[in-house]
Order: sequence, then structure tokens, then C-alpha cells
Amino acid sequence: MLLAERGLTPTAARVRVLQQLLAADSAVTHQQLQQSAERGANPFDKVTLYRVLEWLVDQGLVHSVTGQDRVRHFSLIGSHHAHAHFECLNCGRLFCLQGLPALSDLGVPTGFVQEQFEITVRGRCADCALVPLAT
Amino acid sequence: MLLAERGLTPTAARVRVLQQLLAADSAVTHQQLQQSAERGANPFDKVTLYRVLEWLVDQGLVHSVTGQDRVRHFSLIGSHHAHAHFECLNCGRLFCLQGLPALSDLGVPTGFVQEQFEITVRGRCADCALVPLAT
DNA sequence: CCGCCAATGCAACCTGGTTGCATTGGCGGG
DNA sequence: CCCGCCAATGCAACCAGGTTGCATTGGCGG
Repeated sequence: MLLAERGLTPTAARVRVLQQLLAADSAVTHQQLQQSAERGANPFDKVTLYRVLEWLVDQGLVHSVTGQDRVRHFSLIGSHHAHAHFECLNCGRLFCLQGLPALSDLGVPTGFVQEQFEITVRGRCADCALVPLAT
Repeated sequence: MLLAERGLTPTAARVRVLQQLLAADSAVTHQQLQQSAERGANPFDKVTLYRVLEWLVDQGLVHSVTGQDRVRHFSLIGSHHAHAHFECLNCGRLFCLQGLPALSDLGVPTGFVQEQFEITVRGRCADCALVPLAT
């Protein structure tokens, strides 16, 4: 929540969101962020949160992933620019994986220009692997 | 629109949706399906469409992919069970790619159970590659 | 002919996300 | 010191994709 500034304005909301993202062990949804924002002393608007997140993404500090639930999850971008994700089919949490496997030819048709790609692994996270049936 | 029946009830709506999916060159959104449904003689309800799609997915005939726009796109499942997708960053269309590259170790943490995975390539489709700037 | 069930339609509803507009607070210029 | 400007925020209305509850219908077996 400190060094994120490189000529950028650190506002209360931005700092708090960054803190939460730092503390999270998985990618967080807007909803989660807002809930803990509301628990705090000065809760801020959901619109502010959206704008902060949008701003963070624009700054390249955060990226967003959309899970099967069609909800965006946000997480800090570490040093690794490209990485895969793991989505738990049970609890819905999204984690960033570290190692990126070597990808060979993806079979993109002629004329198509490939700019980025994304790999999502689905299954059960460590917590949910033990509980076969869920909510 | 014919052989889709293996003890399953082919209704007008189902057949029409299947026809459209067959005719499509990319994965189609619910919206597109409904629009062309409305142009037809007997337009059907959006709920019916959702239910038909849900049913098709359950039958294993169709699968759905969610793009960056958080909208589901539906496409028929061919013989290939696992395949990658291409999402055009310009027009938003989603295509199914054929070849699935060999994936080595994905770096899933211990305790995590991998069940499926998904690869999405993003860039510009052949149509949009020619038009640098877009809508 | 009757009752049942799957398929459908309709309308209300839910949620994630966006937009327009007014307010506020800091800051540089006059 | 006062003024005007702009970024950040808040509020409320709004939008779209998707879901749910409930009534209707049509076919089919009994």
C-alpha cells in the first residue's frame, strides 16, 4: 500500500483496495471488496470501488479474471506477466498459478492475429478437495 | 437438426436453436439467438431460449464459453472434447479452435485437484485484423 | 375421456456493472 | 487571499444478462 505510487495519486479508497488485494490469497470479487469496505470506518460507494478497480487495471497494477459465474475477480499483478488461473468448481475462488507451461502451436486459423492467451484450470482447491459435496 | 435425437424430445424451439448453432461460424450469444428467433414466424420467449440452451448443455450437445464481456457464447460440441477458444478483442466473437496443444505441468499447487482446463487465445479475428481501429 | 408431465410463455425479480450529475477538496494562478 | 479547475467521490437511476414462480397448453398413457 506504499510503493504503488509512481506519480499517481494515492487516495484512501485506492490504498484500502490495494491493502485488501495484498492480503488476499485468491482473486477477490468486487462484492467481497465492498463488503469489507462497508465493515470499515468510512465505507465507500460501490461506484468508487468500480472506478478504483478500473483505475488499478489501467495502471497495470491489477488484472481481472472472469470465472464461470461471470463475475470478475481481481488480483494484483506480480512480476509474472503471463500466468494461468485455477478456478475452484466448488467454492468459486480463483487463484493465480505461477508456472506457465510451454504452449506450442495453438492452431489459430490463418488471418487471425494472436495477442494474448489465457489458461484456466478448473477443479477443486485444497480446501474443497476434502469435501466431495458442497453447498 | 435431425440426428440430435436419442430418446430426447425435439421441440420446435430446440430444433431451431440447433439449426442456428449449426449455421454459425462462431459461438453465438443468447442475444443473437433470440434476435433471429424474433425475426422468425413464431418467436419464442427468452426464458424458453435459456432453458433450451441449458438443456442442450446438459445433454452434452453444446457448451458455453464466457468471454471478456461476461456474456455466454454457445457452440455445438463436435467430436473433440477438449479444445481452445479464440476471442476477438475487436468484434467480441468467439471461435472454437481445433488443435489442442500439449500442456505440460500447469503448476497446480499441492492439494488442488485439476478436473478440466480451458485455453482462450485473444487477438483479432481474420475480419478484424484488417481494421486496426474499431467501434 | 381424464390426469399427468414436459414445454412454453409471461412477468416480476436479482445482480453485476454503468452512467449522469451534483458535491467536495486540493492546488496553482492571479 | 480568493477563484477557478480538476480529480475523486457519492448518490440514484439505469441497463443487460440471467433466474424464478406461476399459469397455460398440448400430447400421451391409462
